[in-house]
Amino acid sequence: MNKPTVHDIAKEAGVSLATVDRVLNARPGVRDKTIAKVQAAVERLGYVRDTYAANLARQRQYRFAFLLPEGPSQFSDTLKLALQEAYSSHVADRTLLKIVPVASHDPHAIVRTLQGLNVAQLDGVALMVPETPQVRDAVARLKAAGLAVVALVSDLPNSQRDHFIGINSVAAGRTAGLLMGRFVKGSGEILVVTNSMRSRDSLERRLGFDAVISSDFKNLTALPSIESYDDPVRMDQIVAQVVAARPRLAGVYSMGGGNTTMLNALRRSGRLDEIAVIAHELTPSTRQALEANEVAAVITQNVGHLVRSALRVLRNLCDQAPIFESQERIRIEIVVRENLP
Amino acid sequence: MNKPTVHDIAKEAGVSLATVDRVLNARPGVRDKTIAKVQAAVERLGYVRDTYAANLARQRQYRFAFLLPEGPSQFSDTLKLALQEAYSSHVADRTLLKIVPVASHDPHAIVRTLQGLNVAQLDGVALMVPETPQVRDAVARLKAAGLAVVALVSDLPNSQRDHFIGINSVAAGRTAGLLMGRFVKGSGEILVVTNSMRSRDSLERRLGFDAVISSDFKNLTALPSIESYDDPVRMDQIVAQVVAARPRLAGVYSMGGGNTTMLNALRRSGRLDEIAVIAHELTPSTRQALEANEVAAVITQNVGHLVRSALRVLRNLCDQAPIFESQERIRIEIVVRENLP
DNA sequence: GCGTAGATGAGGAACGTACATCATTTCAAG
DNA sequence: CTTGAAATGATGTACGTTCCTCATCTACGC
Repeated sequence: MNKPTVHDIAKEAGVSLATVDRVLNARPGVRDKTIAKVQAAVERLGYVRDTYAANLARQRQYRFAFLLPEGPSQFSDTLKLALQEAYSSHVADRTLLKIVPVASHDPHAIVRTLQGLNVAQLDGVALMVPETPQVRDAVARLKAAGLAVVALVSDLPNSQRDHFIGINSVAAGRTAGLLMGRFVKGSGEILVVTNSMRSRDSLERRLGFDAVISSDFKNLTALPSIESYDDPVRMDQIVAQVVAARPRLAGVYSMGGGNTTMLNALRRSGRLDEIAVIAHELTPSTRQALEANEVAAVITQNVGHLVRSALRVLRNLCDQAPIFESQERIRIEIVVRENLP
Repeated sequence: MNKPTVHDIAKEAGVSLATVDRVLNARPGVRDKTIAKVQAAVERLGYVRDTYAANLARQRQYRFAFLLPEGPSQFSDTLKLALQEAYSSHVADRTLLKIVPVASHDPHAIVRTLQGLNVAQLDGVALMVPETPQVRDAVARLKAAGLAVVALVSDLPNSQRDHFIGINSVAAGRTAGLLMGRFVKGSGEILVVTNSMRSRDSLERRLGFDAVISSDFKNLTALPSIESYDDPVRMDQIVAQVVAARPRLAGVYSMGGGNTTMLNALRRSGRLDEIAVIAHELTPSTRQALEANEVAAVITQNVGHLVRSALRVLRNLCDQAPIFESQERIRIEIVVRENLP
């Protein structure tokens, strides 16, 4: 048998096509009893709406905005690239994408950008911004305007966002901790660096990292986090100082960006071969360092999956269609020299 | 501007809709000059055919068969599950799936099953079978019948298959080797077990594993591969014997199935905590062993991606549409206790 | 029994594409 | 200049769905 159509449903339920349509699209003017009849027919025949025919008929256009951190960052560059690629493939059929750069370090700028969005011309928004009370309010405003809102990479758990597309930062930190413990032979100290501990991601990664190190690897001591505040000069100094001052340094865990600078400082120290480095996000510089055996492992998320998942979820949210969680779960990927994609 | 349609192309090229249609669908009866005119218009307007409208119009049905190993195997069970899931999601729209179990250890049975396929009722086939000359011939026959053929999990490189969906076994073995080298402290011996070294996968994994161990980890000695021939009793004996006979055993690399039995034997030995175990494929038993800290790492491929990729590639092959390599590349995933999905 | 509002039916146009049919034009060979 | 085949145009129907209009039916209160 072929797949049932709305016509089959009409016949099966003993009603007209128009009524089936009214029920399926939740339009008013149908008695409860009739609704039930139609739904029963849908159940019996196992009808599933042909989304593509439907979108064709209703001339559906999905209009999405992606708010991504502006400025030079290898991670957001790869993200944008993946977005372009998804856009040019059929993955983004009937979809209009707008990439909005946002000064993510400045909470006021974020809110200004969010408020500057023309909600009337949008169906959904993906946000990669740190969570602040103002951002939460802005998300509430987007939701009130009827938009689908997803948090990308970095969650906004206390906002009204519909969905989070990204990895669990605590688990990512725990993974880094486990690998660090397994990689370092003997005992020693671990330097932990990041841009800023004010970001939820860094906090959670640190939390997970420490939990595993302190419970499973008592031979290791994780030093207090040092922040670079996105300043390459500062990052360079931190790393150089710590390496010089701590002969027992056995590992470096880099929770945020600035890996190029961090690695250069380590290279200069001449101790790179005795220090296990674990970093986040696969970018040109971490990739190169993996290939050169300078970085032991990179914890990353597949940006291709990330953007495709964001697009699928946004579309399903707009259609009020169910979301296949198992397909949308972004994995915490471990990349070493030999499984570089 | 909205996306251009065939009508726009007709107008732009100064020809009729019928001619555009003839060109786009490579139907005969169009002069080369006219073909060029139409193609130029397509280029200029950036026209891309709306696959869904096209499939709707032509009542396209994709009919695929998946030949998967029969019999009790945790891996093919999860594969079947993923296939069911993909089928019930919109991923498999307009697709009819048939799962054909095949006695994969018996080359003659494989060929019989392959020849038993009704090629007239199929548009594509995904094969998870070991490569033999007879299989190569059977693939040639499928191709001659005009079917799309993809190899799944295990490649058939010397056959006429259109595509391989799976991971590079040599790289997977190298990854296992690198992790083993990083995980084992000090020196020692590594037991390598598999079902059968006659399978290409095992051979290649071993190749990659040895290459990394011998070049980067001279402190380790990888023992000759031992085969279980899919026999749990034999597997149990192998592991028990080796563990008892070799006090310097520091790791076990399990390249194939039978992990439940292998792990039980190791548990009985009481030496599990001093032996680093690396296995392939995330299944209920390897997952449980990861959680219990008995297995250090599992090298796996995401079966969800695997089947979705197979479906996409088969469909694109049928439509003669280009394949997005970056989306279809299956990653070699490393799973440890902390990044279990 | 009437009026009315609400429920339902009947039918059609549209979305972008495929494909069939038949009519018309083009162009080169005779 | 005719002939005929090849090339092209014009037009219509179909796919499954949405959405619109208009007509009819039903049930209810009066």
